[in-house]
Amino acid sequence: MDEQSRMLQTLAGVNLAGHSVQGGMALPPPHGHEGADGDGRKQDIGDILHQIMTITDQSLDEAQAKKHALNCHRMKPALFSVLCEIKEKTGLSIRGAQEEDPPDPQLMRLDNMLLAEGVSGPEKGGGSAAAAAAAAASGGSSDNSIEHSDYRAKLTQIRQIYHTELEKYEQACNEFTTHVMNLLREQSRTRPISPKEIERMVGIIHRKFSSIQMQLKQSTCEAVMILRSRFLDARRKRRNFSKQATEILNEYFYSHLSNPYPSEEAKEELAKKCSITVSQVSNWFGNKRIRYKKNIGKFQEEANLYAAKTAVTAAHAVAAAVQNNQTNSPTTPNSGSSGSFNLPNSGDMFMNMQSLNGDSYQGSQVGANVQSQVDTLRHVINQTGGYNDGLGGNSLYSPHNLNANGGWQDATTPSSVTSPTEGPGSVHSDTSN
DNA sequence: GGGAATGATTTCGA
DNA sequence: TCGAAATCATTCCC
Repeated sequence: MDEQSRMLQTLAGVNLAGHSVQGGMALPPPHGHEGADGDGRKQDIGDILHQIMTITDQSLDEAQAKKHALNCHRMKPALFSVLCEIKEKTGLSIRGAQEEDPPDPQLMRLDNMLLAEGVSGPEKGGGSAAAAAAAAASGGSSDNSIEHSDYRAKLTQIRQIYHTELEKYEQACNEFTTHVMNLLREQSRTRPISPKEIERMVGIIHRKFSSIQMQLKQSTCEAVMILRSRFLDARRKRRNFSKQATEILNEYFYSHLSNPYPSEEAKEELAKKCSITVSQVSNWFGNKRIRYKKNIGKFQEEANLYAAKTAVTAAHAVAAAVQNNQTNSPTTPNSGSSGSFNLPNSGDMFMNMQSLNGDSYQGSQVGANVQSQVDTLRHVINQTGGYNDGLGGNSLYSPHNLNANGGWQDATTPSSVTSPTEGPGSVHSDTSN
C-alpha cells in the first residue's frame, strides 16, 4: 500500500469515527447546510474518499473530470489541509533527525585550508607564507624569487578556476532550486505539499550541490598541496653555496678554529654576507666541524690556505696600523679586519697554525708561505713595539683546539680567551663568540 | 657512471 | 634548544 492510500485510510478511519487526528486537529465544520448532522458529513467524506481511491481505475478523461470535480468540491480545502498536516507530521518524524546536520568536519577542514592558502577569502597574500618560508629556507636568491612568483601565479590560477567553478555550481543550484520550487508550488494545487516540504526539498537540493562543492574544494586542496609540495621540495633540491659564500664561511671557521661556534649575531652576519639563511650557516658549521674533526689531515691544506689568507689580511691591517702609529700617537692595534666580516684577530689562525704542529694535528706542517707571512707580521709588530709578541711565542698558542675526547674545548671558554699563558696586552681579541 | 663533496635532515643526548 | 653524529640526497668532477 502506498503512502497516499495509507494516509487516506487513516484520515477516513480517524475522522469518520468522529475523533480528531493526531495532533488534535479536527475536521473543520462543513461549509454547507448538508453537514449539519454527523451522518451526512460521514457520508460526504466517505463519498469523496471513495472517488479518490477509485480515480486510478478510471479512464484518463473520466479521471480528469473527476479530479476537476473533486477540486471544486466544497470539502476539498478541509481535506487538503488535513492531508498536508498528516504528511507534515509523518515526514517530520522520518526526516527530523536529518534536519539538524552538524557541520561536516571534512568540509570545515577543506574550508580552513582554502582560506589559509588564500584560495578562498581575500586574495591578498594568498599562500605567500608558504612561498616566503620556502624562499627563506633556500636562501632567498633571485632564483627563489622567480620560483616564488611562479608559485603565486599558479596559486592565482587555481584560485580563479575554483571561483569560476564555484560560481557555476551556485548558479546551477539556484536555477535548479527555483525550478523545483515552481514545480512544487504548481503541484501543491493538486496534491498536499506544504511550504515546509518545499523548504525541505530546497535543503535536499542544497545538500546535493554542497556535496558537489565539497568535491570541488577537495580537488582544489589537492592541487594546492601538489603545488606547495613541488615548491617546497625545491628546498631539498640542494644547491652548492657560491664560492664566495664558502670562502667567507671557511675564513671564519679557520680563523676561529679554537672555537668554531659562531654566536647568533655572527651567524646572522655570516648569513647576510653569504646570502644564505642563519640555519644554513648553522648547518654549514655543523657539517664543517664534524667533517674537520673526522679527517683533520684532509683539511690541512685548506686550513693552511685560509690561514695564509688571514695572515695577509692581518698583515695589511697591522701595516696600516703601523703607518697610523707612526703618524699619530701610539694605538693598540685591534683585531680590525679589512675583511668582509668582523674578522677576529688572527689569533685563532695562528693558534691553528701552532696547533697544526701540535699533538692534536699529528705533526703536520705549516706551509712555508704561511710561515713567512707570520714572520713578516711578527717583524712588523716587533718594530712597532706597541704590544707583546702575542703572535710569536708558542706560549700563547698552544695546540688545544680539540680536547682529548676529540671535541672542541668548552665553547664558552675559548682558548683564545682563557689561555693561561696569554699575557696582558695580547693582540688576541677573538671574543666574537 | 661512479665516487667524492656537500647541503639538508634525522636522531639522540645533554 | 643546541650540537654531535649518522645518514640521505643531490651536485660536482673525473
